[in-house]
Amino acid sequence: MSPDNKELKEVGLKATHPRIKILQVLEEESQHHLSADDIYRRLHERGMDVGIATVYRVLTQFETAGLVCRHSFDAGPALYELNRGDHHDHMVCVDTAEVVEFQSDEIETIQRRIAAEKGFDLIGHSLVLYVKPNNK
Amino acid sequence: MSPDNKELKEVGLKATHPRIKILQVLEEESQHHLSADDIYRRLHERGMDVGIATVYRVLTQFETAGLVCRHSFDAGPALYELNRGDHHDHMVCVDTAEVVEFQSDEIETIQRRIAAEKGFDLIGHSLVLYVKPNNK
DNA sequence: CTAATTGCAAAAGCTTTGCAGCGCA
DNA sequence: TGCGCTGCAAAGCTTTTGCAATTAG
Repeated sequence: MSPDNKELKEVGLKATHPRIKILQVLEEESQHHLSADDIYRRLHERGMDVGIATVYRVLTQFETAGLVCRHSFDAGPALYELNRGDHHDHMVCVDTAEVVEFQSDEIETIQRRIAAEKGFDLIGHSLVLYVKPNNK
Repeated sequence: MSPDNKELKEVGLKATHPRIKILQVLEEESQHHLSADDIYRRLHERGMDVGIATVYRVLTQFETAGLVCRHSFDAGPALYELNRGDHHDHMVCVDTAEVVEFQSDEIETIQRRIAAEKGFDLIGHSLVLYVKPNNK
């Protein structure tokens, strides 16, 4: 059994053709952050005629199962990326739309403290930095 | 001339009825964070039959003029609030949808440093904490 | 075999746009 | 008066949903 099949079974999803292929696209793309439509078009380029509704449904299931992370960067479509277990945030270049990942324990700690100060427990967060190439 | 008229003129917008009323709703609402549709409904409650298209157009103009800030909290409609000149971020309670504002120079400083480390200048950011009431 | 999954098409939710008429400066 | 602004309706874009047909285990 292929590793993808196994991954799907482990989270309780049938190893169907569309699900396996969507997982492959997410694994193989050098561009880690893909919209549902990006994935839909990649599949069709490869001769897989999967419906866009299926792409959305599968991505939602994958997110619930913890296989992918979904991000809403401002307006526009949501972007999905494989969950590699390493939590990170993103900076988006306003010129090129390039997405760079980063990680900061420092910020996470401060967030938890701020939430506590207001009487809350931190469940999660969404942090996006909008940046421009540093031209020096 | 009313203060609202003045505010509008100062940013180069004609002091029209819809614009004045939308500004008033934003000023008077104790709930600072309103969607275009929230504002639309508040206006109609007050007998002002402004079109929803106008609400969107005016809010976009207000944002461009720096009069309001627009936030995309995850999915759902964008929320607008009056720009009182004090930059702040938000935490949203996942139980009650309550929105609490907070400010952290510490986080801003770290953000600038992280952007610089990756070769970028920080232009802006979006930070939302998702929280739950701290039940102790 | 049978419950889960899929594709299609239609609809939903938010936002923008074209256009003819109205209103502020 | 003239250009900007407005309301309406239609369209755009992303995402969800109903349903009959298909498929995995």
